[in-house]
This record gives sequence, C-alpha cells and structure tokens, in this order.
Amino acid sequence: MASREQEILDAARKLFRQKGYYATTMQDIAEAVGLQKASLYHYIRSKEALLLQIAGETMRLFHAELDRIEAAGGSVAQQLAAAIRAHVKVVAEHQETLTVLFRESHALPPEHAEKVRGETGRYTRRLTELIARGVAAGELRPVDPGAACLAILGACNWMYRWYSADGRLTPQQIGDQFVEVILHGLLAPGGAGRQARTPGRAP
Amino acid sequence: MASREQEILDAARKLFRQKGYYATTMQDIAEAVGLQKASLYHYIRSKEALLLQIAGETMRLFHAELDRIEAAGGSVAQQLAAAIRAHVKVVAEHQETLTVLFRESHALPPEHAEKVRGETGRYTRRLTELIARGVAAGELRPVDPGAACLAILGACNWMYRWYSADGRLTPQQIGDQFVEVILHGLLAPGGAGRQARTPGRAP
Amino acid sequence: MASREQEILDAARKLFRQKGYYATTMQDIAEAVGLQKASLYHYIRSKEALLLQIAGETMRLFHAELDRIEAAGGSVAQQLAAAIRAHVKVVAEHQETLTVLFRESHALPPEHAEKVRGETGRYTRRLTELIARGVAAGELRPVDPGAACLAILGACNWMYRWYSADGRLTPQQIGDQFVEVILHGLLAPGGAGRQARTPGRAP
Amino acid sequence: MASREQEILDAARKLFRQKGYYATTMQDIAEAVGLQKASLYHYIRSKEALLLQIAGETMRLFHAELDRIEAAGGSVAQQLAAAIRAHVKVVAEHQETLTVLFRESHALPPEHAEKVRGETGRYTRRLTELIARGVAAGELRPVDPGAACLAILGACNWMYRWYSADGRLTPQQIGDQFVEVILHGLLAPGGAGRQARTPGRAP
DNA sequence: CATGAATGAGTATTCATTCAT
DNA sequence: TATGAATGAATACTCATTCAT
Repeated sequence: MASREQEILDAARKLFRQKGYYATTMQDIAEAVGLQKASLYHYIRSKEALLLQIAGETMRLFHAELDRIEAAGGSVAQQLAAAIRAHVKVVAEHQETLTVLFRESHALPPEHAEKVRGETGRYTRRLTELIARGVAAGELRPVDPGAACLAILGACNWMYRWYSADGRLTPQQIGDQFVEVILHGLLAPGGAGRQARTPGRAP
Repeated sequence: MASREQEILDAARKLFRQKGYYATTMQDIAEAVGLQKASLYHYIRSKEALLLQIAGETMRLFHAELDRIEAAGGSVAQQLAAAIRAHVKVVAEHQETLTVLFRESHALPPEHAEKVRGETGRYTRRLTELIARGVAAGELRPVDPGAACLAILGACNWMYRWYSADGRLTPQQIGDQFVEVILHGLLAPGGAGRQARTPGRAP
Repeated sequence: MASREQEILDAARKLFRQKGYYATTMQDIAEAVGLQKASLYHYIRSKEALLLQIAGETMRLFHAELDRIEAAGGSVAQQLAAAIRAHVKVVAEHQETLTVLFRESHALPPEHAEKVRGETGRYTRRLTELIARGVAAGELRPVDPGAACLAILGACNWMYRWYSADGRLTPQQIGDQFVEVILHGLLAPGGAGRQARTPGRAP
Repeated sequence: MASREQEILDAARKLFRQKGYYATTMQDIAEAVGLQKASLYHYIRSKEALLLQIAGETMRLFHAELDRIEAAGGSVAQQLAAAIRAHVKVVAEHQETLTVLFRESHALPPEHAEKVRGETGRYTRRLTELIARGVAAGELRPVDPGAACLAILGACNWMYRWYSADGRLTPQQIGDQFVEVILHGLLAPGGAGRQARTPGRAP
C-alpha cells in the first residue's frame, strides 16, 4: 500500500493549509500520522518534496477538466461556461491543496517553482485561446482574451480564500453566478447603465 | 525624519515579497538598509510588527477610493465601473504590499489577523451593498450580489500574481477590460451563446 | 539509562553554582557533557526547567530527615538536636544544589518560585511547631518559636556560603557545635554574663 | 550635588533586589531615574561598578557598629549581645543592599569579589575573636569560636530572606530573641533535655 | 519498518556600552 | 549635561535531516 505515504501527504496538506508551510514542522506532520519524525523519511525525501508534490497534484485536475470539456465540444460559450463551473468545482473540492499551492509555491526552489508555473501558464493559455476563438468567431464580444481569461481565473481562484463548505452558496450556485456575471455581465439590458460603458464621458 | 523607519519598512516589504515573510531574515533587512541587525530594533518592535504594519497600510487605500467614488455619486453602474478601475489601479501600484498581505497575513497572530480580516470584510460588504442597490433598482441583472462582488474582487486581487509593470497591458487597460467583462459580459449580443446561460439544459 | 539526563543535571548544577544561573550558558552545559547545544533539548525542556528541577530536588531531603527524626520520637530537645545535625549534614552534602536554590530561586517564574517557597515554608512550620511544643511542655525556655526556628535555619543554611569539605570542621563537628550553641547557649553557667540577658539594664 | 549619582545607586539597589542583578537592565535603571540609558554613563562607569559600590557600602556599616560596641566596652556577653542586636538592626535597615550583596556578589569579577570577601572575612574574624576571648576568660562555654561565630552570622544574615517590615516581629524583638537563643540556648534549665547535649551517647 | 539520539546551521531578540552632537 | 543612534557579542531555542541500531 501507498497508504502510509498518502497519509503523510494528507496530513501535510492539511497542516500546510492551517499553519502555512514554514510554520508546519516535520514534528507536526509526524504526530499527525502517528510516527516519529525520523520515520517520515522512509516515505518522503524532504519537506520541500512534500510541498512540491502537493503543489503539483492539482494542476493535473484542471487540465483534465478542460480536456473533458473540449472533447465534449459545443459553442465557445458553452465550453466557457462549463470551464468556469468545472474550475469552481475543483477549487471547492481541493481548496486545501490550492491554498498551499497559491500561498506557498514561492517557497519552492526556482527549478520546481518553474515547473509549477509552467503548468499554470499552460492552463491559462488554453483558456485564453478558447476565448480568442470565441472573439474571432464573433460569438464573444471583442475583449482582450488575455485580460478576460485572467479575470475569470482570478474570480475562480480567489475562492480559495473565501469559500467554505458551510457557506451560504454551494459550488454549484457559485459556478452559476460566476457564469452569469462573466458571460452576460452585470448590466440589465436596455437599462440606464448603458452609458457606464464609458464612464466619465457621460452626457 | 522618519526616513530611517520608512527605509526599513520599504526594505522589508520588498524582501517579504521576493522571498516570503518567513524566509526573510532580520539580517536580510538590516543589510538592505545598511544597518546592523540590532540597530533595526531602534525603529521597529519586531519582525511581526513589520508585517502587521505592511499588511495594514493598504486596506486604507481601498476604502479611500470607495469613499471618493461614493461621494462623486452617479449610477450604480458608473460607481461600479469606477470602483473596478480604482481597485485595479491600487493593486497595480501597491502590488508589493498586497502580495505580502495576501500571502502572509495568516502568519499574523490571531488578534492582528482578525483586524486585517475585519477591514477586508468591511470593504467587501461596501461593494456588495452597492451591487445589491443596483439589483434592487433594476439597474443590474438579478444576480447574487455577494457572489458577484467576490467575482469582481477575485478578478482584481488576483492581479497581485500576474501583473507586471512591464507587461502587455497597462493598469488602465486592465481596468477597462475588467469593466467590459464584468458589466457587459463576454457574450456578443444576440449571439448564439444565449443558450449558454444554462448549458446542459439546452434543447 | 537515564544517565544522560542525570549528567546534564549534574553539569548544570555545578556550573550554576560556579558561575550563577544567568552567567551559565547552554553552551557551557553542552560542552560539560560533551554534546552539542541542540542535543541538550532531547533531554530537557529548557534552561529554566533545569533550574526548577535542581531547586526542587533538595527540599525533599530535608523533609525526609524530619520524617525520620519525628518517627524516631524522643524528647523535643533530642529531636531538635537531631534535626540540626541532619540539616547541617544535608547542607554539607548538597551544598551545590542549595547554593543554586538559595541564590537563584528568584529567577524562577512566579508559579514555580511559589512552589519552591511553599516547600520551604512547610519545612519551617514543621520545625517551628516542634519548638512550640517544647516551649509549651516547659522543656524549652519561653522563646518565640518562630524567631528561634529562623535563627536555627539561618545558622544552618548559611553554611552554603562558607562550608568547605576541605575546611577545618567536619559536618559532624559543625553539627555538634551548632547543637551546643543553640540548645545550651554561649554563656557559661553561673558566669558573670548572666546579666547580659538584658544588657543596658546592668547594675 | 552627588544626588543624581545617589539616585541611580538607589534605583539600582532596589531593582537589583527585586529582579536580580542580571535581570535588571540599564534601561530599567534609566527609566527609574528618568534619564536615557546613555546618560547613566555620565555618573557611573558600568553596571558592574554599580554592583560593586552597592556591595561595598554595607560592610562599612557592620564594622562601624562593631567599633562602637568595642569602644563602649563591657563584658564579652554584653558586647556579643550588643553585636547581635546591631547586626540584626543593620540587616533590617539595609535589607535591599544586603540581598544584592549576598545573592549577586559572585557576579563580581574575581578582583572585586575578593575585596568584598575580604571585608566580610575581617568582620567574621573580629566577631570570632570576641567569642574566643569570652571562652578563654571562662565567661563563655568552651565552644569552637569559629563555628559559634558562623552560627550567629548565619542566624542574623539569613534575615535578608525572611524579614519584612510588615512582619510579626520588629527588628528589636528579633534581636532580643536571637540574643536569648544564642546566649542562653533553648533548653530550660534543669529540664529533661540535659541529656540532649550528646544525643546518641545517652546511657 | 521504525526510532532515539545527535547535530549544524540558523533565528529573532537583548543588552551594555560608545560616540557624535 | 543629555541623548538618539548605532553596534558587537551573546543567548536560548528550533528544525530538518542523518544514522546506527
């Protein structure tokens, strides 16, 4: 069984999230899994390797979701909506890991940090391209695809800080709301807000 | 002059951002300002106090912008657009401080962390209420104001991770794009994407 | 074996006595036992815990002696003489520990200092009560038992400052002399000193 | 005026007693006299010099009392009684200084410690000689003068630990009781305790 | 597989003292 | 006389990691 290694990883993830990477000691982790400090080293190479593994494991999930969605096809809007909902779901389900990833990835040595950043960048590019296709096809409004993508990712990723399973909204509802806001915008159609498009140039 | 204290604060902010709070040593800070470690303690009480001060100084900026915008009046859409642009601008201008705030605030002792979280919460509520007013007035579409607010804040705050003064987009442009996406949405009007509102429930 | 812990305790006791608690560094102790500073912390919690343990270990000895003497019974005078001899012996045999206890107990945190003071107080009370019984029974002269007790304890405890195993007097001899002075007094019977009882009122 | 220097000395003495020599910082002393740390050095050479001065000033008092008593003449018993009462009075009146002297004198550098120990030794010798004269003259019982002297000094000096101006006994009463115990002993005359003189050697 | 012992490198903080002003 | 600034040296304690058993 890899169960012991998994236990250690789980404990580390939880502790890293609760106390932060630096404030978590190998002692803490050892106690959490009922081993002695020294025994951890039978299963893991180092504290840093633990962080790296935790940081790495999530990016795969995001890519997998995107694979699924692209395979399913449909309009750009449909794919985009699905991507937003999927992303929200992944963040909600892996909040712990993502908290560690977002907060502590800079503690990784350059070489590893690079790898994590690479994966992140690839995911961003995939999403940006999807938007760019939509814009090119006239299906989406002529926004800057890069900026739009980062707005989406920001909205979704930021959840790592405020989402709570006990909160008012389910991941499902959050996904719906985010899709609403991002695809349709906040302005009521035909509303008086139309001129807000160019605030400061009001009549 | 308070210049020496300010110098220390500036050095700490920069180092905290580059290496993280824990990885930054008082030695690092001392070297950065050309003093001995011990001399730092003439100006600051502790490393933690340094973090606290850095963390605290930014929330004031956000509130000040919101004050200004609300005082200026206008439609909800206008105010919201202005708020987004202002927020983007503050993040761009205080990226260093905010990186520390977002990444390391959990390293603060509970009491101080509470204070910072309190300020953040207050800012979120102000923005949520603005959106709620717009929804009530029919100026904005009937979204959940809380979720919408968090989407906006996420989009803007996330910049702390990707914004670069050397990047492709200026804060001005980023603000414009974010306003576009959030107020008007990505979908082209009358486009085929209308049914994306409830993908999976399409006919 | 608990030998390593005991070694550390012994080294600390000796050093605390030689240089004082504050002037003794963990480095000193580590060198004395042939370990690295950090390794000490496998056996002890802190420098203060070391002091506490050293301070605590002696009071038990005094109480044990008193237990033994009271169990043996005899007249108050016999018990008192035995107590003085026992006290002198304990001080001589544990001079190092007692030096630390007497000199450094104020360095303990209030809570622990309280505990040590409590034990000391209990011992004083036991001795005072013995004297009080002797006075009540007419076996001892009508002195103030509290003051007499403190005189005895002072005479005996003060040894921590001047006793030396290489000195002129053995603990046995010191005990004998102290018993002489305290039980019988210095004045020669029938001597001219009788009026010294109330000097200043001499004829 | 030497008042500023005296103020500093007074503050140091009080603080050394309350917190111990090591635990008292120059900052503490500076605050107590309303100066800045650096300003203290206009009046004193060093923290250690402060301790030395405090330690030194008391021995003079003891000698002065002994001078007075010897000048007054009288029997050995009368002089001894007067010496005990005087010693008790000095301890009571200078408890603060003596606490520092007794507890911290080992913190002095060897050279200065030697000087203090020298004064102490001289005082002890004077008292021992007085007792020896009494023994030689048959006025005192044939005790070991050195041991008897140290018993007396122990009884009196130990007061530094337990005496309180608010306590049950006045210095006057303590002196009387000590004289009683030391000159006349605790045993009631003709009492059953006579055989206690040599417990263990009883028939 | 598990661990008790050991450690080297590091970390924030303290403090008596000096000195230019 | 007084002090704000500066510092060198020290100090207790921590922690990830290694290794013999």
